Amino acid sequence: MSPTGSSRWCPTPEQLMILEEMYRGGLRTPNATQIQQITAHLSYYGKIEGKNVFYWFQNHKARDRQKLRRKLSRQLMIQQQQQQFQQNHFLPQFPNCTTTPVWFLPQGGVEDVSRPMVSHSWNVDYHHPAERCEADKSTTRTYSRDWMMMMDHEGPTSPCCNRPLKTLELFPITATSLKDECTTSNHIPSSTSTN
Amino acid sequence: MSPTGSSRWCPTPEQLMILEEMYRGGLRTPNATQIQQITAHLSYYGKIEGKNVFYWFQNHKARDRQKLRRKLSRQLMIQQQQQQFQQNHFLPQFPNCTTTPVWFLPQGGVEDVSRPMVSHSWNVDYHHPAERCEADKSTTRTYSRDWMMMMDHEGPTSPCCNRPLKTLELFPITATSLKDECTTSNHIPSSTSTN
DNA sequence: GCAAATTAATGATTTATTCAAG
DNA sequence: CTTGAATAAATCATTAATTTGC
Repeated sequence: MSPTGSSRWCPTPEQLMILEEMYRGGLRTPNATQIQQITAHLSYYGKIEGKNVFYWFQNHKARDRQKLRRKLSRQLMIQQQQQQFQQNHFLPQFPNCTTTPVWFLPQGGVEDVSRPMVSHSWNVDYHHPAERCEADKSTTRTYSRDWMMMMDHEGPTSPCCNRPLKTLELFPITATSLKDECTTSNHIPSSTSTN
Repeated sequence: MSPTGSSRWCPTPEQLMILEEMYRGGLRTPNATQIQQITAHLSYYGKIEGKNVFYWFQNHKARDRQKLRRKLSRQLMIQQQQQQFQQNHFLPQFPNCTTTPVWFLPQGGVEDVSRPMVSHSWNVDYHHPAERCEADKSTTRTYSRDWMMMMDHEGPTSPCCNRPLKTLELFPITATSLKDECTTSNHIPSSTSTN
């Protein structure tokens, strides 16, 4: 809407290059600190926010996986077709095979390409998926405890609603029952109270 | 690990009550501003962060849907069984019905319970899913442009690493190819270049 | 009664899917 | 068609209920 800033982030070539380099280097899910640092660094090359970095890694990882999946499934298709061809070629007598095999794409397991750690000195200590199994065995998942919150809920140049977010005096909350469980009870009048 | 603070947020009864009231009132996906306000208000009753509010609504909504889905599917099962019974009762002669109907759970469409807006004065202008179709037709989804970023990447009492997050001087980025697409090229030697 | 063991709820993350801008 | 943005679904992990043997 605002003519000066486009509605979504458009990465500059340098930013993209750096992001891709870091991705190639093995970074997949940067934590908030890393995101901040990356954002700070990339902001030198153009306007950028933390959420852009966050989303970029999310999307890049997802689409990488998806690309891989697609390739693998295509491969599988070809393989299956060849098998089927051979089957039809060798056993052409049994018409009861369904002829429409369901193509199960490999759901998980295509995670890490395992490029063995390119030597760029982005040395914030992120853990590789491989080495994530050792170290502190008790807290396996502490590496991403952190989290994020950010906002730009309107254009940056909206001078209205400039009050400093005081704790409003509302919340009447005249609830009478603390634990009422029948939140969804007005929808299913079925008398089968097996639950 | 740290005995003083448990690793995850444990809502106090008041906090829970307020959250549930707001949920019952129709709030499903608060934006960042709302989350901040809610957090500010709820922090009066105990320790809480924005991400807790965010997660609470996410989870509550999802599990509500899931509960509904489960109820509906059970209902459907019973219904289908009755139908099947009737079919078997009235047409007991045709053995070619498959006898194993696939139970399609209703994937989407069970979104909003459409309680018609309870009158509690939490009047931050959030849009209902119903009225989300009108207003500014061009930007249908602007109502949640905002986003979040927050962090607590270690315990609050860790005095080490207290540097103020300067932009480090690393990022050598000796990338030679800007667009190299062959990130995943070493996996699929298949020769069918249909894409 | 009361801990250890199991199970159910639910807070927190990650992954998949969808929408829309360019 | 690519990809940034956003949401929904699935999953992981921890805390509370509860069961169970004593």
